[in-house]
Amino acid sequence: MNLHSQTTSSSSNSLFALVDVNNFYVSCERVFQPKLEDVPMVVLSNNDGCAVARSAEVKALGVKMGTPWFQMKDLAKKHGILAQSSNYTLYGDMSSRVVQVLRTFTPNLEAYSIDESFLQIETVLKQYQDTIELGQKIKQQVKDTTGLPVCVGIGASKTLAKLANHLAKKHKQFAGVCDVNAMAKEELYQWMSETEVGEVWGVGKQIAKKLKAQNIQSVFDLLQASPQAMRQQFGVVMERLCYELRGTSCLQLEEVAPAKQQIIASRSFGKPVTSQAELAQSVATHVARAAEKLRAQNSTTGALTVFIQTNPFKQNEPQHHQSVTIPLADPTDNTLTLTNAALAGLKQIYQASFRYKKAGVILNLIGDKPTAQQSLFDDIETKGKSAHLMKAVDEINTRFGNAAIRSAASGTNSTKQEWQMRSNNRSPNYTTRWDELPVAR
DNA sequence: TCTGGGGTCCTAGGACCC
DNA sequence: TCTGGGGTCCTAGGACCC
Repeated sequence: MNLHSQTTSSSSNSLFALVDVNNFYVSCERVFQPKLEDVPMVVLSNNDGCAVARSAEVKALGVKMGTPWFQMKDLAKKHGILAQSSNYTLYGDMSSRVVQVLRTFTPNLEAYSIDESFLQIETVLKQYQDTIELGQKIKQQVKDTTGLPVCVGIGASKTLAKLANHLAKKHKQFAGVCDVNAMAKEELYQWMSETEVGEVWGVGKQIAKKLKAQNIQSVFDLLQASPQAMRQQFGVVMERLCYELRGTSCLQLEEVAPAKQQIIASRSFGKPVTSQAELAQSVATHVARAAEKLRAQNSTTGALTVFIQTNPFKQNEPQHHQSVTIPLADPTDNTLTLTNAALAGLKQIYQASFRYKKAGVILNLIGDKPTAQQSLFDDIETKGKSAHLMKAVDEINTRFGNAAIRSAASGTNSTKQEWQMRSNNRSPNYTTRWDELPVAR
C-alpha cells in the first residue's frame, strides 16, 4: 500500500545541529538562584525520591542519574551536596524560551525533548564563516537571553549530531561546540574509538552489553560493523543507526510533533496506600490531568486503562501489578465520564490485602478522531466517486495508519467496534478492504 | 524508612481471513 | 506419514529515549 513507509530517506548534504542545555533542571534553578552557581547540587523527583538532575560537580563524584536521595545522603553530607525539589512548570517555561531563541536561527527545528532541539542548518550556514561560528553564536544567544548554558553538536545525521554534542560536553577543548562533519576523518575516528558504544543514541544498556560481548566496544567498532549483520541481530532500528553513524541520514527532522498515541498520568505515593477510597482519590486526580492534556491536543479517547501497583523494590512483600482497560462506547474528552470509567476499573482490580505504591491512568488514543483526521474523512465524503478518493485514503494512510482507514471506510461506529473487538480479543470482521470501498469503482 | 514520570517503536506469535 | 500460502490485525513485551 504505502511503499515508502519502510524506506528511509537520505540526503548526503544534510547537516544537523543538536542544541542541548547542560544539566537542564539544575541550570534552571541556578538562573533564579545565582548563589547556587558552583554549589554541588541535585534536583529531586516527586516525593523527593531520587536525583533526576545533577550538577557537574555531583556527576564528577560519580552519582548516577536516578540515584535515590536516601542512598546518597552520606555523600551529600561529606561534599555539601544541596538538594532541590523539582518545579516542572518552571522547566517547561524555560524550555519554550530556549526554543524561541533557537527559532530565530532557523524555523527548521525539532523540539526533541524538554532540553534538546535539533536544527537543520545547511541553509543557515551561508551567513557564517563556518559551523563553529554558528554554534558559538547559538550558544551565546541562548545564554544572553535565558541565562542557560548549552552545548552544540553538529553532524551529517541526527545520530552524529548527538555524538558531537556528547563530545562537546565531555571535552573542554571544544568550548561547547563540536562539528564532527568538519573534522578530519582520522580525528573523528580517534574520538570514536575513545567513546564507548553505549554512548550512541539508541544503544542502551542491553544492546551495549551484547555488542561488547562480541568485542564491539567503541563507537568506532560499531561504525565498522556491517549494518546488515546488525539488522539480523538487533533489528531495523539498529541498522538505521549504523547508517546514521556512517553519515547517511535516515532520521528526518520532525518539525510538527505528531499527535500523541497515548497519554499517561501517574504518580508514586510517598507512603504505601491500602484503602480503595484513597486510591480512588488519586486516580480521579490523574484522570483530570490526563483529560486536560487530551483536550489540549484536541483529541478524544476511545479507551482508558487504570493501573495500580505495589512497591517493586520491596521484594520481600507480596507484589501486585494489575491493570484493566475500559473501552468507551463513544470517544470522549469529558473528565466526568472518564472518571466514572476509571473508578469502575479500579473497583475491579483493587485488592485490600496489598500495600500500593503507585497508581495511574493511560488514555489510549488509537481510534480517536482528532480534528485533522476528521477533515480528511469529510474529503472522502464530498469528493466521493473520483480519483480524489484514493488519494485522500492514501493520505490518511500515510498520516494516520491503517486504523484510521478502517474508521474512515466503515463509518462512525468503527471506534466502538474496534474497542469491542479489542476487549473480546477477536480480530475485526468489519474491516473494509481496498477492493470493497463502496465508491472506488 | 526513603527508589520518577512520561513517551516511542519494533518484534514475535496467535487468531483469523480467503 | 502427510499437513498451503499469503496476508492482516492484535497483544504483549522488550528495548530505547529524556
